[in-house]
Amino acid sequence: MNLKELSQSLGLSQTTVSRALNGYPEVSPATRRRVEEAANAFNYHPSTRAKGLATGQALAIGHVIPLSSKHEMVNPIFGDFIAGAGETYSRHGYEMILSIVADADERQIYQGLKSRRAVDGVIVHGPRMDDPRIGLLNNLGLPFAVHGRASGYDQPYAWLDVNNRSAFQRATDFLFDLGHVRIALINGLEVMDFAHRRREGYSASLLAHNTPVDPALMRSGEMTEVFGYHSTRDMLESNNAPTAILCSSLISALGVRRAIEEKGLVMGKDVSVVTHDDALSYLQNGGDVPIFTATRSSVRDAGRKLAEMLLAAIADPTLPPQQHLLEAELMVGFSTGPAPRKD
Amino acid sequence: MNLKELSQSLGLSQTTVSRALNGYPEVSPATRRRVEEAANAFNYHPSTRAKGLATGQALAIGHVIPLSSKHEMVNPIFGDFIAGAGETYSRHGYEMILSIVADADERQIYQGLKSRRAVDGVIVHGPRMDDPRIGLLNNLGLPFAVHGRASGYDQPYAWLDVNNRSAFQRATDFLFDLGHVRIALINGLEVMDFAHRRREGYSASLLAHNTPVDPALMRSGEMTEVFGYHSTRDMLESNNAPTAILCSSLISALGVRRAIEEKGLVMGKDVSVVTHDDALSYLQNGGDVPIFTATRSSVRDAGRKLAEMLLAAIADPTLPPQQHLLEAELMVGFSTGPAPRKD
DNA sequence: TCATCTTCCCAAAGCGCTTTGGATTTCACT
DNA sequence: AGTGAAATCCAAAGCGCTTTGGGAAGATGA
Repeated sequence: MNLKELSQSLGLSQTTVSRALNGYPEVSPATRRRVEEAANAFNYHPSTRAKGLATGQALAIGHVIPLSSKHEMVNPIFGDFIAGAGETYSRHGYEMILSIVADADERQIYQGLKSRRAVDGVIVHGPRMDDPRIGLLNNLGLPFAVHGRASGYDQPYAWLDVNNRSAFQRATDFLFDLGHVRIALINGLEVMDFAHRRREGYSASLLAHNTPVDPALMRSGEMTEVFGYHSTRDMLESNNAPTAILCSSLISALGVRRAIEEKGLVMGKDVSVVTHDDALSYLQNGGDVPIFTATRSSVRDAGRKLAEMLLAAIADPTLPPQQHLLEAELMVGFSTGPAPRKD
Repeated sequence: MNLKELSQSLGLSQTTVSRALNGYPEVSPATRRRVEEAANAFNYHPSTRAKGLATGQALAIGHVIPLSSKHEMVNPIFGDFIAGAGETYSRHGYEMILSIVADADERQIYQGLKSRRAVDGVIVHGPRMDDPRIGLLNNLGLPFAVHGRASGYDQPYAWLDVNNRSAFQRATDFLFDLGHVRIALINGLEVMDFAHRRREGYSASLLAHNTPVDPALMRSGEMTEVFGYHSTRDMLESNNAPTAILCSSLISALGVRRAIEEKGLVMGKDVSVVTHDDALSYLQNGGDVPIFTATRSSVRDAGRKLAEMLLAAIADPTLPPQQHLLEAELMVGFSTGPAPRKD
């Protein structure tokens, strides 16, 4: 069923039917009702393609997921973020189109999306330090919004980010307050902007507490369970082991816990752990009282909000780019406690 | 830059340029070269929208992700599956469009996708027992392929599935061979088809070994870490605790391990564990030698293959629906060992 | 040399929608 | 009754592409 057939069956012109369906005023209430009922009865939906051609809009948002060619990692965060964004899109009648793409091709992909007029805007995932994509997109003139930020690029652009720096500074402060001094950081890859900022927060707190930054207490890598485990085991075996560990991901934190327990130590007593928690739906941090003390910020919420921001920017391109900094909550769980006294 | 402009700048008709670019034979090699170079220089890409309108193809595949309204779970598998499928799509010039959708709206979504001619086919995720979507799609006449199967629907349709039944039967057999008799199953939600089949495999092995099925040894739920932990703790506290546990997800298996170790037991010695491992990129099961003995099958591969199948079906609709049953490998790791002797 | 194929290219129609620029009817008001 | 405005509706153009149905030139064979 297409417009032509529908309008013929109603004895009206395509113009009138189109207008009736799109809420234009030049059509009588009675006719509009009649049209709407028929459209419903025939289960008529306008072709996105044709509509897009006629209006010049795509009614679609692109998500470009970089798949670093070296480490074929899909970000575990991704599913929840997408779920949040998807909600927003369907509420606004937009579609989400996804491109999984090797790092190298990204430039082409953006240009392709733009010149094929496939999307009205894009979401940028996983920004790195000095990420070249942002400059590229600004030049392309394709509306975009970034999940995170890219240190080193100073033109304004739309982003939404967790305040990673303050979250990790606060978490470190919290551990200092508990009496810990040797505090380790098990971080994500520090080319990633978020990981860089977390380290800054950590370092700032150390500095504020007159504690030297000890490279032996810092790890950076792909945030798997095994990575958390190995890092922790290594550090606990040194003769100057940490009494507290800051961890960038709940998945790695599971490995951290394993290493601690394997050594016969008790988490929250012998070694305290604070982790960042993205509130992923399939990885809940315990029940009402969290297992891990955590800096918490819902990635799904972030998806929802960032999508709103992008749609708003598309609706009114004259608006200055929005920026949103979310503060993570510090939730105290069972994994932290006072620093053990030296006997 | 559009076709018209490009052809004008070349002094050719749109017809010729279009044909040159699409590999039709009615154009001289010299002209084709000239056209291709110009297209490249101007970074010309045909509008997907217009192309789709003209050809009647969408050049897009829809993925509809059900988000059960009760438990707002995003399947952790999802990211990796999508990554695999995305690879295939971009290789074939297709786009992937994603709809995150509450269970109730699914029917509408499929009809909408069909009548808006937004996609050439869809992938069905997370089939449940007697899943109504399959019948619906067969009636709609929208090409589709299912990741998994739906017991209870007996018309032929295209699917790709891991042989969950044989995998879990084999894993259970393996534990029997090691001398275990009290073998527990920590399964996913058994409305999900895959979980149902896994239980069948488990039960079949018990039956073959003349061992009664004990409901006290079976758990079914959302496969989180905490679920694995609680289930295991409960069972280990009973006076007739299992000596081996079969687990449906690596995430839950982490919780299983935690419960075992918390009780002062050693995994692989006091309690053996076999888990299913979807080979998720962010959740690796150890290094060369896996930590967990596991039935292993890559979800990303599944994505790749299922996408191929769907594209093939779209390319030639007369083909009978393909079915693919993947066998999981049983990888022996450190988490299994002979049953402890009763002292 | 003329008729007949090939080869290479083009004009125009059509995909399903929106939107512009009227045309017709109705109505209120002089 | 006559007039202008308001209310409804419509025909046709246009979005950017593919594809049908030729047509002009050059190559081939008798």
